[in-house]
Amino acid sequence: MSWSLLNALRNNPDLVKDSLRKRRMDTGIVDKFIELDSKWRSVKAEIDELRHKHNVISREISKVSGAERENKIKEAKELLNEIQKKEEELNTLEQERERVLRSIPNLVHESVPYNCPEGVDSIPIRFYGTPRVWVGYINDFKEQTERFGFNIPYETIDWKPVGHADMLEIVLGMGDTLKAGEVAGSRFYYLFDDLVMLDMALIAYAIDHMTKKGFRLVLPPYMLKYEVLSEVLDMETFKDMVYKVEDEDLYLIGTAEHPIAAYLRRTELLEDQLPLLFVGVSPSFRREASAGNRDMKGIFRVHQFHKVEQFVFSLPEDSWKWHEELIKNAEELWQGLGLPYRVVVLCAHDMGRCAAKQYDLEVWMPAQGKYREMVSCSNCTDWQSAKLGVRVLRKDMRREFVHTLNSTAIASTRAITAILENNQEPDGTVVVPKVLRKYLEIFSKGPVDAIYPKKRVSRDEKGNPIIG
RNA sequence: GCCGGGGUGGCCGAGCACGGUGAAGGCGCGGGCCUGCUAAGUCCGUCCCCGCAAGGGGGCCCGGGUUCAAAUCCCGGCCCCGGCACCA
Repeated sequence: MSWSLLNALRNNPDLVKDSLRKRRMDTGIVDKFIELDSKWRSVKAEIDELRHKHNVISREISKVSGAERENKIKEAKELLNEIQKKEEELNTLEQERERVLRSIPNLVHESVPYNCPEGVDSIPIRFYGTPRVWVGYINDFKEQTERFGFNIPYETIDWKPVGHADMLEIVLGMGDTLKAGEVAGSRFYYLFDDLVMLDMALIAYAIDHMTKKGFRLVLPPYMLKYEVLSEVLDMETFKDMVYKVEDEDLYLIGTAEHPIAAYLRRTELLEDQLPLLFVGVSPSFRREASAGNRDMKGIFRVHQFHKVEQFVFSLPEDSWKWHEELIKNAEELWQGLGLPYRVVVLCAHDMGRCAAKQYDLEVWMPAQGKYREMVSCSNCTDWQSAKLGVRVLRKDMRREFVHTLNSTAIASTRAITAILENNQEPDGTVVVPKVLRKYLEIFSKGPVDAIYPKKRVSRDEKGNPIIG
């Protein structure tokens, strides 16, 4: 059974090198692997040969007796010694080969842009909604639309919206990142009152939408063993993302994607059992180790949040269709929230290592003057499934690795930041998206039409906000 | 918790007391032949790895051990079934 990457490494190494170049990564690893692989194969052949000799002698022993038997036994023992030595060599090689193989990212799909110009990490492919653009950000807005050949209608506003961090902390008074920083560290938060209900309503909304589409709802383990987690993500992401539980072989999940992928670990499926559609709900824990000082204010980039995640195991020939389907599902959800967004296709150099192709959905953030990532949608092809051992037995008895895909549906804290900025009125009132009202009705003290400010917002002559 | 039985290839299932030539056989599935078509029949294939191939190696819940040789014997673990006991 062949894993497309291993196949390419052996039969078409230039394809892998191309792929690495597109990702702006060193291609030396390919030659390194080929060398290790052929070394490993030749040592394995030697060992197999020795073992064969040993097996032959071993069988003969049972048929002879006396001195001849003693001689054969002696001979077998000598072979055994030789085999043991070789096996040590093989083990070392095998581990190194495996380590190198695992560090090679997925092959980049042909439709993925590469050689993107300086500062461009993704290419917009479509826009939705009418963004509110503060006069001071009009040039920035055009830089993110017209530059890519899109002429997007927008609404100009002369008042600058309050950033989501100040909104939750000061204007609404429903968040406290300072106290959280004191007791847990930076990138943590206390959320209060209406915003907690909003968080839950967002999750319920996403669950409702996805289950209606036939995705099976799953609440997965929030921790995984090292071996399992290392099969679903690459080592770089592991180091940057994952928290370890002390004294246990357990790691906190960064997304429901990981335990859902692992659900079918070492499983063989029949062709007609696919596709398998899951929608997972779980907290996500992320160290954000390489994020530096980016997005330190507020709750845009945090160590913990709630997320509803789409996950698909598909037949290899259907995965590109499902990739489009997943981003479409996410778009429906964000359209429902009434937030203006764009879908971008990531340039090869900016994609995750598991992904062959990746879309992001980015919502316009009026206070930042930027489109910011809310959803990430990847086709991992057979990269995860080969490591996990999730296979399909075809009608003609061939075995193949399935394809896996994942996409955010809604991540709670990011959605809240988007709502706080986009649904903000000049006085600091936040209008609740209509589609969420149904999911807020279950709370007797929940917000109905809007969340009202504790401190009113006014503006200076340039339109900059003055709080209080 | 105690006693007994058990975990074998997609499924069923033999082998295990007495370690030794290919893990038997069946079902299902795929393919060839046959046939007017279907069925039946028949042959081949149907865990993983190396090899263009011939062929070879490894695999019998997991991890150790004994042995020239382990599905089979020994030690440790996990899980399942039955009986008994106990009980929110």
